[in-house]
Amino acid sequence: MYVEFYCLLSLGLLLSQNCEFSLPGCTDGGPLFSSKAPQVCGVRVQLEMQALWRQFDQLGTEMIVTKSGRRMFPTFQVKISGMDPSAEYVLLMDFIPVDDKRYRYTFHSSSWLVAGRADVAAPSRMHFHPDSPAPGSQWMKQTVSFDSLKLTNNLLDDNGHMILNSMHRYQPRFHVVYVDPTPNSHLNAYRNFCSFSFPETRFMAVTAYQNHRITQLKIASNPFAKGFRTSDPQEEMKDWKAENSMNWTENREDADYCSLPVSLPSADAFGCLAPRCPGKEPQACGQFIHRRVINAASGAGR
Amino acid sequence: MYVEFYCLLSLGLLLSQNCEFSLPGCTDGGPLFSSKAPQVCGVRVQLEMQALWRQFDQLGTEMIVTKSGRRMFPTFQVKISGMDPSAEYVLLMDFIPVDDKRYRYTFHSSSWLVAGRADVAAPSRMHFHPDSPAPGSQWMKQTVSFDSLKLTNNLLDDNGHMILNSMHRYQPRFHVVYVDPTPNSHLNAYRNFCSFSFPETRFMAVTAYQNHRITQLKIASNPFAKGFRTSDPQEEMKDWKAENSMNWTENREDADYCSLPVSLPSADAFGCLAPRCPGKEPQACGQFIHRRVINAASGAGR
DNA sequence: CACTTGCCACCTAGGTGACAAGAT
DNA sequence: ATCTTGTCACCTAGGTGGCAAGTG
Repeated sequence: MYVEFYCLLSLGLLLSQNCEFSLPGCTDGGPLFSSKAPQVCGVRVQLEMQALWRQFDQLGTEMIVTKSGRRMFPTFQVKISGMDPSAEYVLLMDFIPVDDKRYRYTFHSSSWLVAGRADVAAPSRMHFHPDSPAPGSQWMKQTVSFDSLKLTNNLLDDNGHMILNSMHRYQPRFHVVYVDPTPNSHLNAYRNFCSFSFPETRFMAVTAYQNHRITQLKIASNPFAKGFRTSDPQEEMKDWKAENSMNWTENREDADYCSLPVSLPSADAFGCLAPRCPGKEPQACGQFIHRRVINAASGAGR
Repeated sequence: MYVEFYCLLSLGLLLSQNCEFSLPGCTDGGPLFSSKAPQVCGVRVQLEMQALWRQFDQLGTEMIVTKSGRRMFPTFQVKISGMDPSAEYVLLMDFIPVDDKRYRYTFHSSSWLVAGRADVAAPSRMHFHPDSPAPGSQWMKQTVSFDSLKLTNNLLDDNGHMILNSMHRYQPRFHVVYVDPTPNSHLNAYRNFCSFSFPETRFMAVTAYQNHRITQLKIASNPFAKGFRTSDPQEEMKDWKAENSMNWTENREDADYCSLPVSLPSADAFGCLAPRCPGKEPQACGQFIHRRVINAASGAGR
């Protein structure tokens, strides 16, 4: 789907790139949320496949980047509640560097080491969910999946993929933007969105897997890698976990939902994050963002 | 993609179901078009794969309908010009019975015979192009393809597929609707759309192919049926034609475009068709069409 | 040595008509 | 006899990590 957004995401959408990731941000119902529009202030987001994400995170998640673009696994998927059912929303993602470091992997110690300062930052892009814009009722009806999002290391990519530097670490970020139909809505655009970061979705961008245990977990849990599976009892257990992780995760999350802090995302509105990055001014992403979004899944040729 | 259209297609969108198909309708620039809005009065639509459509039409096109839904082949695809690049449009299709007859195929004479009056009409549905709504610039940028459209004979279908009666003949119809942002736009909604019918896209709905030559042409030209191809020289010629039909068709159409009447669609605005159906009142499709469109490709479970 | 690229076999997911069996 | 349904082998299209070769 092609969508053009003019002035939807104006002044208020400030990108806090290159900031040390910090959590949690503003807590729900806290005083910092009082400045948010009613259409976004009650929005709750729940990460799907959270247990699988955590399995990867414990090993140190790696995501392949290729010239032509590679999907993420696990896929970033969320369940959303608390939207105004009749209000229109745009949903999007971006990726911010966790730090300004470059890493390398040492096989003999099976660990990541700092290998210097970060390379020059890759062009910052945002990935609009292809169903955007849509009313809150649609977004809340079922899981919202970013399975069409692809990662690339090609700085000149023109397929709308997310450009990342290999051997750098990133934090996915999820944004809910209320499409304010009132005139001059850009004047208080900062009120019309909220953002969410799930720490367990951090990952290292790589061109080839470094940690063999990550490879094995990918093979065990990604259906498209089934060709590489062996039939060890242990492996079959992993298969089972992966294939049942949806229900498995939901059972856990039903209990945790909105109760344990660890299962809550850090709702870092940009305006909230900014003070946490002293000495680093958040960058305004253009006065007005005139962006023609190309759905990666559609491809440029379609 | 899920889209809700409220009041977009109000009073003016009258369906002239069960009318004898007639062509041409209002010709471009004719006096009947003077009442159309400027956003739609200049719209031109060109059928893609026209040569292939005509090959099928000469044999008597058949389209399979199944309980779970079957795609059309050839796919209904068009190139559009003459839109207002910055105006928003909704594109959609529907299917009208060519007549009120039921048919049967006689294998010994290889022809279709009338087998009585039509069965009770299947529930009338419209298929919104999943990219709707989008600005004219997007629609005109490349071929618009209805490849996610599926045909079914299941009267109780809840997947949003087009419901047709088997052994009945249908004419696909294509509608361009300008999304008028002005208040009370429904009062003159009839001005904000135009419709196109390509006679060579008529077909008989069937649950199994009747005419063996249709089967052979499907096998020869549909990539998904490659498994049934033989390697006769004659067959290979058909393969070549099919695989090159895109360029082959375009070359023809470039010459014909807006010059020969046969390559022009009959631009039958509903208001124009109505007088051609004496004794059959066009049906108003609800005062306001509150329709939740489910893209067939996404499926209900997504 | 550290990292990247291109190609490959092997999957998932789903679109074909053939065909046998079922329905009326 | 006529028409429909479900299953099947065989495709297209594209997402996997392995691996050899390439780059610096």
